[in-house]
Amino acid sequence: MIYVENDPALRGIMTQLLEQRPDIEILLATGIAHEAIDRRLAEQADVALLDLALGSSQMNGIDLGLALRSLNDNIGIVIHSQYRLDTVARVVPPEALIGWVTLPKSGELPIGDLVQTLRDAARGMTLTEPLADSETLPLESLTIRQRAVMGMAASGIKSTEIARRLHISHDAVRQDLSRAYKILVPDADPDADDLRTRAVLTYLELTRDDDAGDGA
Amino acid sequence: MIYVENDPALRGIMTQLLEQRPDIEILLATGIAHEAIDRRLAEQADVALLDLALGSSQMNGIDLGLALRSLNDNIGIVIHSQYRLDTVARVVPPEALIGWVTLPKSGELPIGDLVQTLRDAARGMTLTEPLADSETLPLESLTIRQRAVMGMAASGIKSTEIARRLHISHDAVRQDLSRAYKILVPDADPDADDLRTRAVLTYLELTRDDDAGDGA
DNA sequence: AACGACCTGTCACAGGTGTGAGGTCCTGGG
DNA sequence: CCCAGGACCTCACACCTGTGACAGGTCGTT
Repeated sequence: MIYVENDPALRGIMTQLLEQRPDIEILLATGIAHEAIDRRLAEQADVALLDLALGSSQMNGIDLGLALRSLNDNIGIVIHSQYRLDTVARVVPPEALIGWVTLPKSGELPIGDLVQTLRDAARGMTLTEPLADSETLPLESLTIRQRAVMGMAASGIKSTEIARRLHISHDAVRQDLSRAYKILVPDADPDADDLRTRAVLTYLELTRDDDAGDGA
Repeated sequence: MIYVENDPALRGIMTQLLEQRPDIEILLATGIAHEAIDRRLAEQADVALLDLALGSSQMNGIDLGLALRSLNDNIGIVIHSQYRLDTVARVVPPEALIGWVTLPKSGELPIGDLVQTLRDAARGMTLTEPLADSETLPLESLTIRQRAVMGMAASGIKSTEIARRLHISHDAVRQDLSRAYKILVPDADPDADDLRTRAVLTYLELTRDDDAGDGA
């Protein structure tokens, strides 16, 4: 197997645990994505265990998995992540999805189960369900006006000033912000969360360097 | 001890290893920063082991450490990170630095060494050297309370909730936020700027751990 | 034309926010 | 001892925010 995990502490511990298994051979354990992209390595490996989030300076686990697939049609790919995993189903072409398994990071996963998942993936099992869909990214369900207003709010402009600059009423701005908040922070606790700040953080996150699909 | 680590896999493994030590009692192991901010918990704990990068949706380990300090003057803080750690020295007020230890994440760190570091921090040892300096960042002129309050605000918690969690009055929180805004956004235009958002953005910029010394 | 679905705007209300003025409590000079 | 300076807090005031209810608009469909 090939193991790519960003966090050195987790990688070290996991490597130790996996090496104790007689049926597992670790060809490479690294935190650097491009080290794993090697034809000889990919051809020798039966399966790759890839952290999804490898840090902002390099490709993510999905891209890496696709790269490995292009070197070895039969390699199993296990994506390891603590975040939502349906992203995989959205960006991986369906015909390449065979042998893709997503594995939520959790503290309780016994090492034996992990090994079993790796074996399953190597045999071609697919655990990633094709997107139930109707799921759209929050950003895409914002209207143009809402994005304009939200964008200005995210750069630290107060509502009254946004209204002045867009030549609409203060009420209208607040109404659109309110509607944008519901979309960007649907799970907010009105007693604890500062909606504006949470929405701004989400908005900035969604509008950063990502991602597939739409043009500006 | 209190343990806050974003990555559930690492957290789970570390929790198991630490619980095997007879001299360590884990009061809380969580990935959610604000769960750790609890008066009773902070008073009972001798030391907190905090991951620096807790994810973009919540405060970082330094802010969390400061919040815990405001609940318990004597709690030891161990910041765990794979990144550069001199940020700590730059952003933590020197008088609060006693008992702050920074610990690089690496795969090889024996659990015994970690335990020893935790004990050292609980006893008040300081491993973070006060920055050689002539660097005066806005952050350094914030008081500890202001850092704690601002850190929580920057993670999207509203003032009333911050007050509740830190056991101070809503008025006091707003007063400290107001003072923090003046320091973080000295050039604000009160007619156009949303002070809270601008301060949050500035604050996050200043506390990012990949941020080199010079700004602007 | 009538319909549904969406987007946009207005209004009123409850509650949150930012700030100056002015207290208390320390701490470290003089 | 008294005093200055700072951190922290309370209060009151003016203003800003977030939201439900509701009323047009504009589409594309029936």
